[in-house]
Amino acid sequence: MQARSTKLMKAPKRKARAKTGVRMPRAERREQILTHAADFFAEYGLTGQTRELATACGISQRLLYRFFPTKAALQAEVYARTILGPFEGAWLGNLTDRKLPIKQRLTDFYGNYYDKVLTRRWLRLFLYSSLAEGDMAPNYISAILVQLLETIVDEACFELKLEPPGEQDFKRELGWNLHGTISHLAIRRHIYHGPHTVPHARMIKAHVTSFVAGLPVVLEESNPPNGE
Amino acid sequence: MQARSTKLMKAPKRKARAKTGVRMPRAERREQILTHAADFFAEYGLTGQTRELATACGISQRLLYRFFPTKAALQAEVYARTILGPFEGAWLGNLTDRKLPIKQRLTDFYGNYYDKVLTRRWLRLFLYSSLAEGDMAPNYISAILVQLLETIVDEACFELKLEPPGEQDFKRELGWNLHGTISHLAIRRHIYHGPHTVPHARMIKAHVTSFVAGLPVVLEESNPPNGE
DNA sequence: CACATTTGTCGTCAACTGACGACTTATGAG
DNA sequence: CTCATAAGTCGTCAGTTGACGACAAATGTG
Repeated sequence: MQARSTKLMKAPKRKARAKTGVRMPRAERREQILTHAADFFAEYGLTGQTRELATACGISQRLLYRFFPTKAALQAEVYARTILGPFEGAWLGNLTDRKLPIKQRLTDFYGNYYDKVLTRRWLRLFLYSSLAEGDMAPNYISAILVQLLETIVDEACFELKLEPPGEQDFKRELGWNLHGTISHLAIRRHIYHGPHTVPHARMIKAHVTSFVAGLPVVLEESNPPNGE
Repeated sequence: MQARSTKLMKAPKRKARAKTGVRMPRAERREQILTHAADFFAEYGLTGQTRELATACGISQRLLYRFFPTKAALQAEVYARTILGPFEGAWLGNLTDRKLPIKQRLTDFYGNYYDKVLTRRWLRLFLYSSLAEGDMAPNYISAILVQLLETIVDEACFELKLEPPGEQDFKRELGWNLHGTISHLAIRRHIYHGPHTVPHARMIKAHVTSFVAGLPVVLEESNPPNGE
């Protein structure tokens, strides 16, 4: 089909070039690519093709390689921004502000976490990455999460006048009760495309309530009267 | 590079054939392929290559196409068996056996569910499929899940002498509290490769306890004294 | 033993895909 | 206006990948 044979043809004919769409300063274009790439790979997975990504960006495929040496390098930067980025900053925020009731602190925190972190883009990218490899930078994430989980349990125990579990691992697992439920709420919405009839804010509140109400019972049950 | 030109060459030379490994009856070979394919696609995703799958099976790539017309057809059957299969049968089992305390019923059920359904293979395949498309057969799954969730909440309410929520959607969401936490426990283990220091049986018990203890409080809070 | 049937492999094609050399065009400083 | 430079595209290569025609070897029936 293609005349790619002879190789002698000088081909003096010039094909009409695409009219160089919009010309952009380097930094801005780079930014635009990264933004589109985040959405693109989140939707189609890390195996999504560079040609399709370029089309989504409205540029030629070649131009991608003017900014990133390889596809993997581009994905690494997307990951760093989209996944790692939102985790930084003062996440624990007012979670430790003991002037506020724990239920309100948790509801506020997870309302924010759900909106800012557990987005479609974040979740899908995170899952695609987690599935593809053992890790990409899970240490960083898990370090922050461990901190979060312990804080949650400690703060809840403080308000409830309970002794937090001595076992670190078990304490974290208790935190996962709430964190897992809310993460799964987002997974159902963004990955499984489940119905979303009940507003998530209402369910976050309900899950926080259940967590705080269940904690004393779980602690008592797992920590029999006859001290260890 | 390749001599794909002349097309006249009769090529009378024969290369030594692979010694036809093990010869197997059709049905058995088919079974073997499906088994390996489930693990293979679960590990490497639906974009895993047929050549590598064939190698994993210890057969030639061509042989796959003696049993399945296309890669997609093979994957569809893998999905039907691995994902849909475990959901069939009397799953609700003794969940409705009111002679047993609800906590024991839930602990038994989810202990079994975690071991039989939430396996590495099942979870990874399910996630890869869910991410790849809006659905593959989610209706079937969600129909069963809805049934399960309602049963859980109804049974828990019965034992606690509480009125189940009138809103169907909200009732299901309450069931997701427990179901989501346990699903997420498996996701952490099989997808995120988180540490698994606390035995899952212990955590399932704790989560069931938390759920049952939290339910009355959630119901009361969401259903203000002043009737609707 | 002969041979039809079934099980299995080789080799190849066409489309796909990451990467990149060669080239074109817009922009702005002098 | 001129030209260096940066922004952008075309075309192509080499390796990959789903699919399949042609052929080979094991099996068992008469």
